[in-house]
Amino acid sequence: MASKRATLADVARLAGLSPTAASMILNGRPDTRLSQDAHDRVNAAAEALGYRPNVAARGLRTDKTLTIGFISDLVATTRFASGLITGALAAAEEAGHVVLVVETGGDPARESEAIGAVLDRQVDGIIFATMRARELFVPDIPAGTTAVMLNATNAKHPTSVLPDELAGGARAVELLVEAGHREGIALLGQNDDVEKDLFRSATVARRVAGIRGAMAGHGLEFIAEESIWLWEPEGGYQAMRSLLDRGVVPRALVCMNDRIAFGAYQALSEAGLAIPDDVSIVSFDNDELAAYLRPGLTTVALPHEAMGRRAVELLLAGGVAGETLIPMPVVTRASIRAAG
Amino acid sequence: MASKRATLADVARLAGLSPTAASMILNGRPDTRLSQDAHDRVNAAAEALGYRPNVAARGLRTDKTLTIGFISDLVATTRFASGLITGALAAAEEAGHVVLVVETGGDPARESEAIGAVLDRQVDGIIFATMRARELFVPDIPAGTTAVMLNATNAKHPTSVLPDELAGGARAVELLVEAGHREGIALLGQNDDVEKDLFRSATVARRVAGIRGAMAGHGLEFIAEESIWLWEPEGGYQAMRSLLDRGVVPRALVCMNDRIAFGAYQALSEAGLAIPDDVSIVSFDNDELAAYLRPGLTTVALPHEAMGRRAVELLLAGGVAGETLIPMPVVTRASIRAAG
DNA sequence: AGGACATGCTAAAACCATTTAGCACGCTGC
DNA sequence: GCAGCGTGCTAAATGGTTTTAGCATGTCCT
Repeated sequence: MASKRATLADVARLAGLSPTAASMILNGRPDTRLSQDAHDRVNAAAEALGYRPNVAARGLRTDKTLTIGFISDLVATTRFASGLITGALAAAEEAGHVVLVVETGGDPARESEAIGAVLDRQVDGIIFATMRARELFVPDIPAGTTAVMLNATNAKHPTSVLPDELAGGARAVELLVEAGHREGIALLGQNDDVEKDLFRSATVARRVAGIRGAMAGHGLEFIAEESIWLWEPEGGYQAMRSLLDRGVVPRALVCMNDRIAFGAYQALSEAGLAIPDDVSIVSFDNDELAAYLRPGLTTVALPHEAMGRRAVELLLAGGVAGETLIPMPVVTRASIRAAG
Repeated sequence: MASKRATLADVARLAGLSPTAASMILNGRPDTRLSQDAHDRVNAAAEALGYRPNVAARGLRTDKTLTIGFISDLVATTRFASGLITGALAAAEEAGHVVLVVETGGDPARESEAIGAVLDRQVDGIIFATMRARELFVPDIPAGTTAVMLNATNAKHPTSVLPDELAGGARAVELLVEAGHREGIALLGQNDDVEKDLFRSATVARRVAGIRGAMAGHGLEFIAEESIWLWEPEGGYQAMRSLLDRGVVPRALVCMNDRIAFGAYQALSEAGLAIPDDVSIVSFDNDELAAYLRPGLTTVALPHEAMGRRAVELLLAGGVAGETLIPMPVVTRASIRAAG
């Protein structure tokens, strides 16, 4: 099969025309004056030979390769944020592009190396993605190469795509309020006093601001706030236990992420408290976990896939300075008691 | 910054030599007779200009691009098997290669398209990966392009990398036996009678064979076997409930995957049964979940990352016909009661 | 009749690196 | 004095495409 790829010259020969003509016709050059007959012959020849242009050769000439570089710290690795890749791949495919994925583990040396590697391959642009939204250091890249920051920000490269955490944070509180909760609401994971020295991702601050803004807007106050060092189930479990041990039994919980919520589920279950009858829970991220819990966890989703898509759209549009905020959809399951 | 990339010609000019000489020196051609002085001058010039070869141009001449195509159905998408990508990326990077990732969603038309797209970019070889191990249909690819099947098999492309499910299945049973379990062992997820019409991934059969082989080897029999339609937590929960409702209380559980085990945890917890004191659980996959459960789930891991690595190693070695089986490591946590 | 212009096409350069073939020079050996 | 050979290097072709510049013809206008 296909012993040798057909080249443009082959097509031209078969059509009885010059490679110049064949190239112009196949690329649909607008202002050309080639006859309809020539068009037909070239198209037929290309079809017959199964001709596909050699991207490397074309890229050499045009500096366009229909290829995007996707450089990330741990996105593919951690499976958590892999939706970013998924979205980027899908959008790229729709635009006829292909994606070169490089994972650096966050190591600056490998980051430089990665940029070199994708630049060597003449990519049309680079997306820098991080697993957790943050300011990302980016080595110099040649002027003229457009870059977009995905789930990240960088002073030199102003085009960035982020989740709309401010609105998302507020939305979580609204969900509780709409279900009739006005008292006994606790916050798990965040406590400004304790957290101010901790490094959290850049967007956590916005999430918190959204939450506090909505609480204040409704004239509500948290009955308790528990800080959690590692936002993992174990931490959520301990925090919930500690709350219960101190005798505070909330009627509703805002958890900073789904894994914390999972831990809370476990502690609540041990204490014989039912979700959502005794306590409602709302959370963030829409981790895989959220669907597995019983009852299903209602959560404000990190729109990873939409973000990935948007990043390549912006990249192909040449980059639009400024932050693009992607809405965080709420995924309604069964962890919030019915209104009333 | 870097207004224009330096070309080989620039390096040669600065070194006062011909491009030919510069090329030979930079590529470390063995049999050349260029002087030490020439070597030094070229290397210095390349360094000074920050020269990096243009991969497209080189590929045009040599047909080698240091790029690997990774075509998968849902690997990046589902985050479950994303370790396959991670491993492949890491191994590729170590070998100085870069990976073009394309996701097809399992759609044959997009699969063909994807192959075309990566071939257009002159990849050195293609890895076909599937999320769940299975026989994969692969459109024709030109002879001479090496292909390796990752977590998949294909008659035309005999090089494949698979988890060693037979040994892994047996190992799970051994874990229980080593902890002193000989009676009251139930199997959750698989029941040959019911399952024989269901389509499961190609490797499930081996996992089951491993399990049954080890049971028989120790002269043991399952106290019960529950088939589960969808291997998700909900299914595991239902199956465990059904067992309990029928009055069978196992002392140990072999679950076909971690999500089923998660469901079993929930049902057991509701029934007031403690893990591992009342019932031990062993499972498969080492899903993210397994670490989050309380107590932590002991599981026989799907070695996705190692498989991904191995696939690119085989690819770069030119493909080695036959199946390469990657051992499934056991991840010991706390769901099996201590021996005695 | 002859210049201007439109029409339909092509030759050749350019992109950048690799590779084949071979040139020029100096030395050895006879 | 010269054939033969080793040494150190280079000219030019090659790979596949795009693009610039321009060549023939034929038509129209005055």
